[in-house]
Amino acid sequence: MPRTRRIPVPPWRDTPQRLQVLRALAARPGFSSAKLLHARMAADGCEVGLSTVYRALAALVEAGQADVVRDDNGERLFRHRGEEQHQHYLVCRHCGFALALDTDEIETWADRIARESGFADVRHTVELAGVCTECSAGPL
Amino acid sequence: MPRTRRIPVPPWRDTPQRLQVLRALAARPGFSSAKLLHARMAADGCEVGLSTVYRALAALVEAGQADVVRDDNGERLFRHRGEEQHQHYLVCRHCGFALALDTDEIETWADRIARESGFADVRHTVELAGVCTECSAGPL
DNA sequence: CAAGGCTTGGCAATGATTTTCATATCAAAT
DNA sequence: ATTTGATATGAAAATCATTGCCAAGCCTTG
Repeated sequence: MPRTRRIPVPPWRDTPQRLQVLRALAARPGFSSAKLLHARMAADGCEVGLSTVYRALAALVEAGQADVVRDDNGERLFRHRGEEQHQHYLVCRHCGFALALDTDEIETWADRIARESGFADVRHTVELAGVCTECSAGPL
Repeated sequence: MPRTRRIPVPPWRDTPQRLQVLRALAARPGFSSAKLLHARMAADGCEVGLSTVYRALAALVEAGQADVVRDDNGERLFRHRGEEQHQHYLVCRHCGFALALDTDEIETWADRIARESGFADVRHTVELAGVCTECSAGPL
């Protein structure tokens, strides 16, 4: 019983803005930057402050409803997390085509490392990038 | 999403500043931020501009003499790379302490993916980050 | 010595993210 | 319905790591 303790997540009020952010995020297939989401929402006619987008995204991440990674420029990219667990991809450096990978091995490995190291809250990032067959074949 | 890659390396002049940066980096056990290195060098009496520290670190990374990861704040942490090969680490998000990992499994896995996918020039990034035992015990 | 090129370092500029703060909104109590 | 206390919003300002700029310094070669 004493397993349930839900304090960390501060009050949460369902506001139209937060729903908008969630919808915008869910509507995107891959990872998107806050900036991009903000722009896209604006384009769709819903005016939401950039600060609010950031706050909503932070809350979503906190609540485990979104994943976040960093791109090469240190920018944060967010992705809605459905019921599927996180996934890794092999991305084409040239055209952006992404191939979903079977990552059981990696997950198991990462879990073991986390356990054996004694570190807390271990999270991992695995990124594979190459040039897909089409891009390496065709000119351009 | 433009890729960022520049840094002309051709001419490389060994300057005292660059050597200082390299020494400072090599002197640290784990990953360190540019800011920290700069401060530590200053404390050791060698005045080197922050810009120079950044440039030297970029050059070292480019030359494969240093590894770089990102902490939770998007800050870049650098680590000197000795003669050891490509290596992955479990980094403490809080103090930067890094634990070298046995990554045979990952390497094998990545190689297999590269082979099976047909992608060319596949490179990978694996980052594990958590909070080390000391930091999770201490304050915060 | 002179010219040209690589370096340096202080400072301005960037750009993402956060904070501030006055205002708006909600939920429950009155 | 009105008050009240707490939370949310957004525009602008603040932060902060990192990079760009550029005049001045240092080397190397002619």
